Amino acid sequence: MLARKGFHSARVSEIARAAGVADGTIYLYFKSKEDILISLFEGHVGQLNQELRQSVAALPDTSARVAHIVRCQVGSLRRQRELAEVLSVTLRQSNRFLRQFAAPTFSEYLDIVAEVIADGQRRGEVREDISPLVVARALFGALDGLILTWALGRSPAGRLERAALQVAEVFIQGLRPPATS
Amino acid sequence: MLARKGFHSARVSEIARAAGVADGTIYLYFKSKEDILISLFEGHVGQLNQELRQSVAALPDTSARVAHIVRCQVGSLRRQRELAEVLSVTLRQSNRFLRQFAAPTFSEYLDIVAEVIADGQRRGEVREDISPLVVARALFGALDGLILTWALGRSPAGRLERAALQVAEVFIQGLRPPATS
Amino acid sequence: MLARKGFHSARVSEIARAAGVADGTIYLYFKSKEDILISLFEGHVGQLNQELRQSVAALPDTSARVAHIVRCQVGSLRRQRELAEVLSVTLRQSNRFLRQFAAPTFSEYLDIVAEVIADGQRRGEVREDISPLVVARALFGALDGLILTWALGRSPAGRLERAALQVAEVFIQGLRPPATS
Amino acid sequence: MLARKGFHSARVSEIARAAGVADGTIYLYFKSKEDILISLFEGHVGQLNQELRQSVAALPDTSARVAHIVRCQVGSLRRQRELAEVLSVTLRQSNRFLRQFAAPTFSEYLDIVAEVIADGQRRGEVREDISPLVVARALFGALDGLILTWALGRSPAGRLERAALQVAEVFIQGLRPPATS
DNA sequence: TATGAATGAGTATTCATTCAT
DNA sequence: CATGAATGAATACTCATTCAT
Repeated sequence: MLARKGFHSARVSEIARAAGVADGTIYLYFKSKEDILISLFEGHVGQLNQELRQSVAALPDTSARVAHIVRCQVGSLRRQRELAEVLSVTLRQSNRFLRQFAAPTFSEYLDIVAEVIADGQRRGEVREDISPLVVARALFGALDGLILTWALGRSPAGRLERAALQVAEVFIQGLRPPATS
Repeated sequence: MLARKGFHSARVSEIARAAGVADGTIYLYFKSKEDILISLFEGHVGQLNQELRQSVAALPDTSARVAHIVRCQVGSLRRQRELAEVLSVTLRQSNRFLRQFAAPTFSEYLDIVAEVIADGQRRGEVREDISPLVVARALFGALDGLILTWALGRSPAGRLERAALQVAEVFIQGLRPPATS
Repeated sequence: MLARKGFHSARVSEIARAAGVADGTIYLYFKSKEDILISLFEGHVGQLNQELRQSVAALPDTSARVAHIVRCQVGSLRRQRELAEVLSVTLRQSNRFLRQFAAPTFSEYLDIVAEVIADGQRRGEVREDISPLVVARALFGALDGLILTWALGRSPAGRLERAALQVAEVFIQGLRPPATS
Repeated sequence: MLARKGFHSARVSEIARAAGVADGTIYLYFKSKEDILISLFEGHVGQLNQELRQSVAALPDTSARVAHIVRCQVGSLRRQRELAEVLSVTLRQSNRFLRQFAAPTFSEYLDIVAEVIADGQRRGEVREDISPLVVARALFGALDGLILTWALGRSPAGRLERAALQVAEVFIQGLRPPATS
């Protein structure tokens, strides 16, 4: 709903109808229309963060971890094209949110990814000449770019996943330390 | 202006004042508020496309070309943080625009990048197991992610450029065909 | 309100204030500003039509019927000078309305009057050389002319009624078949 | 032009284009948009008044005079359906004008007609029990009603004229003093 | 006289939010 | 907890008018 119409186009009364409640009822659960969006985001990304924290450490090396991160980020959206659009597109529609873009939840996500990279550098699995945080942002952006066009288009979910894995491989290979002879 | 406030938050009268004209004058040059945004986008990306077309062919190999693309995309925004925000963030606020996301100008950009990759594959400089269009989208997204956080933050332009070059290197190395012994 | 200021001059917010509700509330009951006008018209003329239908048949001859029609049309407005102005003057301010001028409700009114005349012709009470519909339009127009100047002026209601009855007599006598010796 | 679109819908720039001049040029000849309308009215009705003044006195009796008035009022519009609409419909769209509805030019017209009736009463050709001014207003209104529907419809001009003559006959017969045996 | 680019006051309508029930 | 009728602030856009040329 939110996604099909975009956040600014979606009317609170439509959201309410879609949820099967009256307009006013929305305000028993959310402080404002914007709060609905923030809650969606925090819920989604928060869950993703939790998932990553629990699983990443168990994986043997950076390659496996990056592949896992990609699968998680993309996989969590795979079956909910609309949510994907909400998060990829619509989130950027809220000014107040934008000012919190480096907000805890999102920063946390970036930190988790950056830590994987930094750890890879310590292990000698990742080249030293790049900033872990830059990689985190670029990886997020790259997947976001895929998700955005996928969410707006009509390609099957499988195609998104395959594209994401290709991107994962580019990053994995691209992050490896240059072979020293 | 548009960028500081976001597109939906910016009032036409504010845009007019910032431009030093009366409200009505805006409508002598733009069909609607949304048209202002689209014009900005078409102008910027159109120029970028033209620039790329003219220069890419002259470059010797895919590595140089990818580095060039990155420099162009990022460099064209470097001195105009606000425009960066408009294009990276705000453009996604317009529904009509979103429906034209695969619009000529943007598609053209993707095609140019994809063609560089495809050509690289024909030359044996780029691994065959990835889709050129996927690379184009991912590269765009990765840079967009950097630009977004840069535009919203307060880092100096130099930092953006350095980050972008790191991303370029990751992609360049990541795209190389796996060494076959 | 509507009448004092004219339809185009009346602001929706003024109409709302006069009605003792908030601006937005108007739109719970009317589709648009123009709809307010159309509703007024349909309500007024519709009621007039109903009244005429119920009473005309019971009257013995065409003279009585014409007199009755005049009394009804004028009488229904007598105590609402402002409504008179709305209907006589302001209705002509709406283009969309004009295109529906032959709209059901008004056509119905003309048909009722025309049928009285046509029936009079069949009974031999009305001269045959005039078109019933022309009479209907002329009678409407004549009364409308009186109502218009009355509504805009400050004459007491009684004067309007007396004038209307004079017009009724002119029509009644004017419609009689010429005496055949 | 003015008529096809209505006065409120017609844009000054359209009027200018139709006249083959630039927007600003209009204001060399008219004080305001409303002034265009008033000028049209004054011009048309003023000419009608002049015409009536010159010809009415020469006619032998009230019947001939009423018939002449009708022919003049309707005839002057016959070939200009659009002007008819301007005068019949559009004039009522201007508030300032409405407040001048009893304005000199229109009052003059009513006075001319009323004087014909009053003179008829003095000659014994018109019944004494009706007010000359009421007749003037009713006659104007009756013709206005015909003209309005004619201007908005698509009937040929001849039909309007025939209808007007029927109305004239109704008035002429209706105004005659009741036969006293 | 004539132009037409620029103006900026003016307003219908929407829709997030509230609160009496 | 839930409702949904009522609210009223907020804003893109139009178009009559002006005036420098």
